[in-house]
Amino acid sequence: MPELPEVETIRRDLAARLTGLKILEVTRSASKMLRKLPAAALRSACEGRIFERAARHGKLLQLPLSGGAVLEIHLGMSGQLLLEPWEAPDEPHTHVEFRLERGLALRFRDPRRFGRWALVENGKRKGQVFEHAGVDPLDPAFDEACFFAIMRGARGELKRVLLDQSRIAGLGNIYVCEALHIAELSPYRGASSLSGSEAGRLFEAVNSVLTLALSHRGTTLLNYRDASGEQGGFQLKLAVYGREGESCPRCGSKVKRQVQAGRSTFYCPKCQGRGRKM
DNA sequence: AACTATACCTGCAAGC
DNA sequence: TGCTTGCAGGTATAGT
Repeated sequence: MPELPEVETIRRDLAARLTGLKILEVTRSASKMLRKLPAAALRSACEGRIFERAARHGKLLQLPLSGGAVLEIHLGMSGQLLLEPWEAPDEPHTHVEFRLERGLALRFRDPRRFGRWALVENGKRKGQVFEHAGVDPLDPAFDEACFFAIMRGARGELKRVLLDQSRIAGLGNIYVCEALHIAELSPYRGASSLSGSEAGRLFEAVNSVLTLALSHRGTTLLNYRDASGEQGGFQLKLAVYGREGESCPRCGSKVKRQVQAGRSTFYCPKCQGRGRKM
């Protein structure tokens, strides 16, 4: 599932390989994926335009085009944004396809169809409205003081506060579970109950897990691929996520899975014991 | 107001 | 074997 490290990996790929390329033709644009973004609007905004750069905020990719329009793409659960030769086999679930210069095509595949596209033109957004107002962890503004202030001001359990995209944009279930394990904090601890040193530990854990995952080009559990179709490597380093019943790499206790706020939380009850609910 | 449940989707895996 | 069932999860929205 694409979270910050996966989306950032794709962004870097696209920044290197897509920038400067002209869109010749929009050859596919499934209305199911585009929602309130009419296919005709996408076509007229994109055809003949050039990809100027690749940006990202949280899990949202932003692709500014010449002329001022910006494409916004959220990969959802299983979205892939692939830059491949025009002749590459037409895999199932390819919902959007741009034919580009140099024999390349930008293709959007998404089996589960949770991905969303939007187009921002003249300050108006057509398509899905994304709520990614939180600070991006790779932004220099995201420092320890900023993190501590967010935790202090948040009601609720650590797990759900860290997942809240309106506070911090980019963390998903995998990296939140991993960061809490690194910091040896219970997912059930109240965010505002953290001491300064605990918040500092968690801040470092969030940064280190994101940096390490990024260096492995993300985590591939099932669907994630980079813009070249390659898998990530960080799944081999996961300590708790998806490892229910296996032993904690730090203390050897059995990793536990519990449903919290509607989704699976993986944690080590021994290392991360303090703070309710075992 | 703030928390919870559900809808959206498909592929996969487990169970019968 | 082949079917059914349940589960995975990011986010918006409906419900409590």
